[in-house]
Order: sequence, then structure tokens, then C-alpha cells
Amino acid sequence: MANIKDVARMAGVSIATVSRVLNEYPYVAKDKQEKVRAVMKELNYSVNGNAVKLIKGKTNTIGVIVPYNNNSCYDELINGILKKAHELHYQVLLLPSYYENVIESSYLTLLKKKMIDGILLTSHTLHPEQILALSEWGKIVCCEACPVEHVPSVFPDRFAAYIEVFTYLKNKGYNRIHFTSGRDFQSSPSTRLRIQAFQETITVAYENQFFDQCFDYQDGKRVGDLMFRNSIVPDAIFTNGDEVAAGIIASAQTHGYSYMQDFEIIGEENTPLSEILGFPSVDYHQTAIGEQAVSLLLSDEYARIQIRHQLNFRARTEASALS
Amino acid sequence: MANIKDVARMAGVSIATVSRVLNEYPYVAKDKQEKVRAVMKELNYSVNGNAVKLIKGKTNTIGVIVPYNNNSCYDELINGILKKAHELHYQVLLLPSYYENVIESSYLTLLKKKMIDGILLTSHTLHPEQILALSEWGKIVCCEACPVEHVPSVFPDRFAAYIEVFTYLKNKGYNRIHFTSGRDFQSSPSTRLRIQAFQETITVAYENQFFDQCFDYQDGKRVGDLMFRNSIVPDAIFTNGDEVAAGIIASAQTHGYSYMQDFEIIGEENTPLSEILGFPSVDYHQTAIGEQAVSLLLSDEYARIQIRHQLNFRARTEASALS
DNA sequence: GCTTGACTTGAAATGCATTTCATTCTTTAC
DNA sequence: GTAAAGAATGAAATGCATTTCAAGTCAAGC
Repeated sequence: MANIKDVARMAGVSIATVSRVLNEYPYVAKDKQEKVRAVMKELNYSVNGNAVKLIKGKTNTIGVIVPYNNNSCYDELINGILKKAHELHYQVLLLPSYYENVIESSYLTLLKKKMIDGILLTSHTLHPEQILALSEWGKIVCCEACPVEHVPSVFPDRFAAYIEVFTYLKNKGYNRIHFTSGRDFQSSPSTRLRIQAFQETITVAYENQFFDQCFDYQDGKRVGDLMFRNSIVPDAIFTNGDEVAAGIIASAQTHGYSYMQDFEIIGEENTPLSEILGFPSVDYHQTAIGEQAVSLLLSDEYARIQIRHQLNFRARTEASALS
Repeated sequence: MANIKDVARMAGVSIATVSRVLNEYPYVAKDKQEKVRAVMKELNYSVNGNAVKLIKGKTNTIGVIVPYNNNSCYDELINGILKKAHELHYQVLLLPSYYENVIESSYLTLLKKKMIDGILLTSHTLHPEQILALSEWGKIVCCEACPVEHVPSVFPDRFAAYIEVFTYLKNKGYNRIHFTSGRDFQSSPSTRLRIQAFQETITVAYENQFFDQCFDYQDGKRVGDLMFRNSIVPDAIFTNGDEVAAGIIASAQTHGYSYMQDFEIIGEENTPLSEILGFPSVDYHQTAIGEQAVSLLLSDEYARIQIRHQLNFRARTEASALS
């Protein structure tokens, strides 16, 4: 495979000149320019991207750490990331962590190895110290609220959303309000926030009103079966994620209860699912978060930007369409 | 930042020895090994990944070209890809094409630039010649059936699935069978296959039974409104994707028709949606396709592997849950 | 006619790690 | 006791492009 040396030799110029043509520097004589271009075409030459990365010390690549890719809640976020990165001529390395701390921290070392210019964290298990320890080698931006200072982040105002949802449900006079979550409160900050928001708004607490380990439709069905197995039915349920909500709705039906007649449900992420089934859902504007996270990552500023959520109620026509 | 030279100097050995320690070669004296490791720790040293890539001529990175990331039909596929790639110690560059040929072919040149070892194509607009022209620089595997030889691929047997669905509907005695598709038949091979399968199985053709430009829930509602606006209602509808099917079901309801009583519908991709709404869906086993595509990409074999689909009927209990 | 500034060009240093080749020193084997 | 095999190590070549520095040409300006 041809390299810059071959091109230089065949064009009868120095490699410096070839490099100048390659990078469209001014001050290269027209005839040599054309000659070099002709030779490059003839030899079917391309720069070696790794040589460029090596000498420039820059890769134009960012890493995005996600737990998995089969949870639709990351679709919008990643889409925003891809869009903005493409706009700014950066490429995106998708790094699945499977929520394993060892894997996550191995990804952070990609910064030290100069293989990426920065990292975007979505949901993670990393401790702030782990992040800060590596951030001297490249910028790390978090797409969730980070408990410590110094970690730049663009994040949804989850706590405000939780408060808003619980308040809304409380004001409707509901007594039995269930809610679900993903990882347990020890590993997940958002689960802790959820519980905290609950405690700050709802006074009536009872057993079996909180269910964690909910991630997808099947989990929703599973906890739905727990919720509806006896005759005491919840007035309302606030789920993490629309898929979980959908699973609960499906489970409720098999137990003879129906969403809207017998209980209210509010989901999260505002996916097509909530639109289709007609339940309200909290939209965290993840596309915007993704875009702004990339912008922040590639800027040299420090910021902690909170993106305002929106509690999305469905038009009744849609809601009734499937009931 | 410390490099291998610094480590060598401080440890009092040659860079060759440091490299040996780094790569765990045998034949390095224990004491020097320890000294080198100590110095590496002291200097907080990491290899420069780009230097390694440059000299080894290998990146351990593959590129995955996808049109977008906000269509859930790629979730399973990408998840399979990520999983297998991680297993084989490869990293994944996610390359959004927005269905633009220029962007797609620019990604192919990443191979020439040695920035990735191989490319996985999902849905694409590239012509076979474009693919073959670049495949001398690295392996390109297609996750859809490729019309020409020489392009290794792992793909769903869409045509067989289409035939199966249409035959199933025909055998039920239906006369009015609508079907939908995404891109028009000129740009999309699968749309062509769909039409061909229809022609080979169904004899009764009529106007307005085929609708393209369907991609999501809204499109489903849109074409649903067209299907149900007059009193002639289809017996069955075969959609591309579960979201489109859901949109049609929603639209039908607003027109006073209901899925299962008045018409049958079959979706695609077997997402939670079809499970929730209780309509059958074709599962192409995209996770398996993704995994095998990565395996094929990283092997030195040529193959065109067809993955068998499965027409997934729903248990009546689920199906009735929401009706 | 000479200075000055605008162009044009190439040699060489730089970024960093891998690997081959040659060399030296030990063992083991017969 | 000597040949053969094993262990340990470094010098130097290699992969490839960017960029600085120095030096050259040429035309405009006084």
C-alpha cells in the first residue's frame, strides 16, 4: 500500500510538499499540486489515519459509555449524540458497560491511551473519584446529574420531574401510589431521588409500593402481577420507563383491571409506547441532552447544564383509541 | 506525558525490554520486569494506542453503518453486534448515514485510512460496486441480503417471511390484503421483495393496497386513515415494523374499527409493541444476525449466511388483554 | 541596484511502540 | 568437556504523516 513517501518520490517532490497538498496549505505551485494529486490518484493513495492521530495527538473520536443498547431509553440520547458529533466532524465509539465497573473503568483508560478525545457517560457505576482521576487525560461529560462538582454534565432534572409527578398524583387525591425503579437504591442515584421525592410529597406510605429491578416490558409484567394479585389495587403507578408501564398495563388486564378505568399510570422517556397506549410520560428531552453533551464535551468550558423535562399528557382521543 | 522511552531510561533498560514487559513476552528477567512495572506506575504511563495501531496496522475497531439510531428496529441488531464485538475484544464505531450515499461512502474510506478493520452494513444505499471497490482494503459484511456475489453477508430471509405471511393470510380466505413498506421500491430492495412476494402469492390485487414511506407510529396512523376512510375495510394488513402496525390499529379505532374483530394485522421485528397489542410479528432474530455478522467480519472466511425468521403468534390471553 | 516581502520547497525532527537481528550469558545433555 | 539449546537484552529499522526551520526564487518598491 502506497504511503506519502511513494507519492513524493513519484511526483518528484518532498513529502512536505505532498503533505501540504493533502492538507490544502497555500503556497504550493500549481503544477506540482496537480502532479501530486495525479500521483495520489494513480497510486490510489489515502492518508494513514493512525499516523495522523499519532502525530496530531488528536483522534476526532469520542467514546460513549452505555449500559446496553437494547433499551430504547438510550435511542434518543444516542441519536442526539450521533447527530451533533457528525455535525462537528467527530466519530462515536459506542462502549457497552453492562453496568460492570471494571469494564467502565477500562474504557476510561482509552483517554490515557489517546484513542479517544473525550468520554460521554450515560448511566454508569463509576465513582466520582474514578472519573476525576482520569479526567486529567481528557474531558469526561456526564449525561446524568453528578453528585460532585468538577464533573461537567448535561442532565435531566429528574428530581423536579419526580416531585411534579408525585404532586400531580397526590393532588388528584390518590392514596395508593406505587412506583418502580431500575437498579436498587444503593447503586442508582436516580432510584434514591425517586424515593426521596416520594417521601417529600406523599405522606401515605405502605408496604409493597416500591418495586425495583424494573428494566423492560417483562419486568413490568412481573411487578404488575405482584401489584394486582390481591384485591387492593393501586390508584396510580409511576414507572421508570414506558416499557415497564406497558408491562404493568398488560398484567393489569389479565387480572381484570384496566388502565384509566381502575388506575392511572405515568411512564418515562416519552417513547412511542406511551403515545400508543395513551398514558402520560415524562419527556426528559434526551435528544437535546445528547446534543448539548457533545457540544460541552468538545468545548473547553466547564458547565453543569440542567435540561428541563416535560410531563407529556396524551390527548384523550389517542388515549381512548386502544382502551 | 511519559512515553516508552522515558520508562526505558528511568528503568535502566532498552525500550525493547519495556515493550516486552508491556506485552508480557517471556524471557524478561524478573527483577527488570518488576523495575519496569514500578517505573510505569510511577510515571503513570500508558501505551499510546495510536502508535500501536500504526505499527501493527490493526485497530481492533469495526465500523457499523446505520441510517439512524432512533428506530428501535436496530436496537437488537446493534446489541448483538456490541455483544459479540466486546467478546472478541473489538470496539465499535457507530456511523450514522442518514441514508445519504455520500456519507456512507465516506465511511468506507475509513478502511483505506486504516482507521477501522472492517465494516458492518445495515440498511444502506450503497451500490454493490461501491462496496466491492473498497473491500480490497478491509472486509465489509452486509446485514441484509446483498444482490451480488462476493459481498459476505448475514441476513434475514425476508422473502421467505413475506411469502409465509402472505400465504398465511391467503389461506385464511382473505381477499383484501393491504401491506406497507418503508422506502420506495426504487431505493429499497426489501420493498421490492415485499411486492414480489405479494405478486407470487396473492392473486387478488386492487388499488390502494400498498403504502410506502411508512417508518414509525405516525406514518402508521397516516396510512391507517387512508385505509379506513371509506367503508371498504381490509381483511388483513402486513406492515413493516410494529410501530406502523400500532399506528394503523390506533387509526382504525378512531374510524370505528377494531383490530381482531374487523381485521387482522401482522407486524415486524417482534418488539414489545406487538406483544403488548397482541398482534403477530415476524422476528428476524436480529441479535443473532448482529452476533454472527461480527463473527463473520472478523473471520477470514467468505460466507453468505441466511438466518431463519420466525412468525411469532401471540397467546390469546395476551392478545385479548388490551382489546 | 538593492531591499523587502511574498512565494516555494525540502531536510530533518517529531510523535510512539513493535519487532527483527545479533549478541552475550547460562544451562543442559552426552 | 564441549556442543547444543535456552534465556536475556539492546540497537536499529519500521510504520506514516506533520511541522518547523532554513534556504532558495522572484517580483515589487524606492
